[in-house]
Amino acid sequence: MKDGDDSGNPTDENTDAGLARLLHDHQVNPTRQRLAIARCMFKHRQHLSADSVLVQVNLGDTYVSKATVYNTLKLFVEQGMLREVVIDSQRTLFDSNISDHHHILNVDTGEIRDIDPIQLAVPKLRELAPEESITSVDLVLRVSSKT
Amino acid sequence: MKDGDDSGNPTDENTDAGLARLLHDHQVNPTRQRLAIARCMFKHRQHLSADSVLVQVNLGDTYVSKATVYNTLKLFVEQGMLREVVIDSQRTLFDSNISDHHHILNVDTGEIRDIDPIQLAVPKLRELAPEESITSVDLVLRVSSKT
DNA sequence: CTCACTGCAAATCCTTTGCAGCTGC
DNA sequence: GCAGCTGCAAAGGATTTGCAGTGAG
Repeated sequence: MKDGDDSGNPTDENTDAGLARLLHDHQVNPTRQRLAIARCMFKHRQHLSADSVLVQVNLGDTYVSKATVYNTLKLFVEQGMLREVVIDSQRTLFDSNISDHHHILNVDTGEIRDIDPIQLAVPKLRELAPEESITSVDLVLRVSSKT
Repeated sequence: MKDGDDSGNPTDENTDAGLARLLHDHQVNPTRQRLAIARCMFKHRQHLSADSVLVQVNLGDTYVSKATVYNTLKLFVEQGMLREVVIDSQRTLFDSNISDHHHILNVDTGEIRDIDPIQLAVPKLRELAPEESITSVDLVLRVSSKT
């Protein structure tokens, strides 16, 4: 692992060289299409659907097919560069923030925001079997801004 | 499998009359197909996928098409009789337990269990805007039973 | 008889697979 | 020249839509 911070420092992630390094660090070959997708995902610090990524990427000068967008996003998730966030049955988003955190969905605006990890009283859960260990905690807080 | 009496409390939800009343209470016309689907959802296991419901229902004597299963489950959710639980991007389940609770997914066995509502430090969330109120909290705890 | 509602076949949309082309050795 | 990897067209599967059938008034 390099000492160049690859998750918090946007300066070098916005250069192609930085992105190439990021891909390399995660054992992903930096091809043209993958760089274009990475550029899209890590430039806008956002939650994007596969389809949004497709549109965004193809605004640029590198054509990427729908299938490649899906396969690449999936690959990035497997390699720990992205996190897949299932908001509801209609929406699966990809989150460039892989640190431990949760999400707020405003059901009126559709906006999604990050929230800090919540301290759950998890160890006290009697529903957890003794041999079971927690792998991840997926939490979506649905809020309304209607009065 | 025998289904004459349910081991615990013989509520009237297990009779067709009870189911019809339940549907009626939620402004849903108790048609043959809807009753068959309700019977399946409220008598059998708690968490079922749309496809499982299709299979279960068609073991009985009322044929119901795939589309009707989907439409009916969606209707039940809209009318507050069922809750839709998105486990991950591959799995959407319908839960006949509509009380406030969360879910544990054992990633090794695929088993899903209910857990009691967790006391979240939600009021303290600074990420919540003043005018926003919490609609629901969707929490899936992913656990592994590997040692 | 008419109208509104119901249920389903077909269409649609999202995602994955299988393979042709390319790259480096 | 060959082996393995990439990217995409086409296939596959889940969900929704539009309309024919049905029953109540």
